[in-house]
Amino acid sequence: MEPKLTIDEKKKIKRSTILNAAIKLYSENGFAETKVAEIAKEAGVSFGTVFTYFDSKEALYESAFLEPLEEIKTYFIEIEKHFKGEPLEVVKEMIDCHVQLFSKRNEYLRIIQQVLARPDRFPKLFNELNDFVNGFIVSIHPVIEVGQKLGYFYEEPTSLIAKSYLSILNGMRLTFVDESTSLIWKDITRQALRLFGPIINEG
Amino acid sequence: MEPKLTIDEKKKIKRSTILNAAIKLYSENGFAETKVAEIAKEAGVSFGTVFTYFDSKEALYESAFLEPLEEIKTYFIEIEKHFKGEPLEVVKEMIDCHVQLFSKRNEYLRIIQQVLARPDRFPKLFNELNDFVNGFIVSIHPVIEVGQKLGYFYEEPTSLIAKSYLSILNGMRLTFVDESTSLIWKDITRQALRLFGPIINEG
DNA sequence: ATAATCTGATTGATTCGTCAATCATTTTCT
DNA sequence: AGAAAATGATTGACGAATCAATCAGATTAT
Repeated sequence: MEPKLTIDEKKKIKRSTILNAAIKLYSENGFAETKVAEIAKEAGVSFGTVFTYFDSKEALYESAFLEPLEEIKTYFIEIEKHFKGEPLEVVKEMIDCHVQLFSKRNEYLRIIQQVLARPDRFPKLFNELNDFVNGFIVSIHPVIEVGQKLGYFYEEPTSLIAKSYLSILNGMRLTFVDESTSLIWKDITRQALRLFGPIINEG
Repeated sequence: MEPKLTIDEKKKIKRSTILNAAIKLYSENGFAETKVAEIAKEAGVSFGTVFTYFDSKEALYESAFLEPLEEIKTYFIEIEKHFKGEPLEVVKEMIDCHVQLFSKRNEYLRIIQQVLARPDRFPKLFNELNDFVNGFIVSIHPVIEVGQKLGYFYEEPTSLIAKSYLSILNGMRLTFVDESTSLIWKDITRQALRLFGPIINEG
């Protein structure tokens, strides 16, 4: 009953083992205070092996940042593909999805914040985040526009609504650290929605 | 017309020169990637002098975090002493003040975020921030309560409103990085106010 | 008033430890 | 057997902290 994996598959698995260890430790300890030896230990490989899969500590950090970002991106672009219905419903569902995502990927989000906090140190990664924000604004713009015409949303520029929404998402990860398990996320969703428009009938 | 400073005064000035250099460089480069030699250079003193004013690199970081925090604290406690009037007015003025403060002390706020991102690395400093948040909640609670009775504010627990407000303040520092000069702060203030209650007549 | 002495602040070369990256060797595959 | 992957000891660079030497400015003595 062995898995029977090809060489390439095994390599991929080992690579992602190392990458996940890196995400964990980088997010906890930051770039500078994470030792490659620790990542190797966490991943269950030797020190040297890390360097057969990644060119340098720096390159490993970039991968640890960029690869999960691609995954997260899908939830922030093509909004209208993911969430159907009236603008208010779309936004409600979207927020719910994002809040859940942010509470689950808590660990990775710390890496995002490390990069946001140091644009000069990580210019390439920082630009990726800028593109991400702009992509989100473009994607949500038609939803906001229709919602405003229907009178559900405030008459603010899309970019302001979108950015303040991203701000609260980001900030909440910082402010509500320990309370990740609890039902507070429902409340957060409601507060986030208030940045878009007045809530008429609450759940 | 010489200043005629006592030794103690000179020492104080030198200490604060070093501290300000430290705040600047720690905020830009984080704890681990800031070299004490750089701080010395920035402050215009020799490497060794840094250690006559601060016990260690770590102690200097703690001072760079704690001393400005005391100053910022005053704007987040004794809310009702600083801002008078109807609850809605108090909150409006408070938000305005905080937003301005956050846009001015941009640099120092990065240090706060470094600490928030690494509770295990800086437990003592992290606890200070927790106390700060709780102090703010206590201070704003009576304002919220009265505002709710008057029908201006949403019927949410004070802690939720306060925390989501702190979240958006914090998050905005991350999301609107480069736009610090512009008039966007007025918009941000408006968005922040929406976490408290519906805005009736906009400016 | 001026020189001699004292005090303690300042300096930066040196020390010591840490860690990323390399690479010669061993192990594991086919 | 031969190639590829894994290993970890070694190396070299870097940076925090120390400390012995220097210097400036105040105090005392003549």
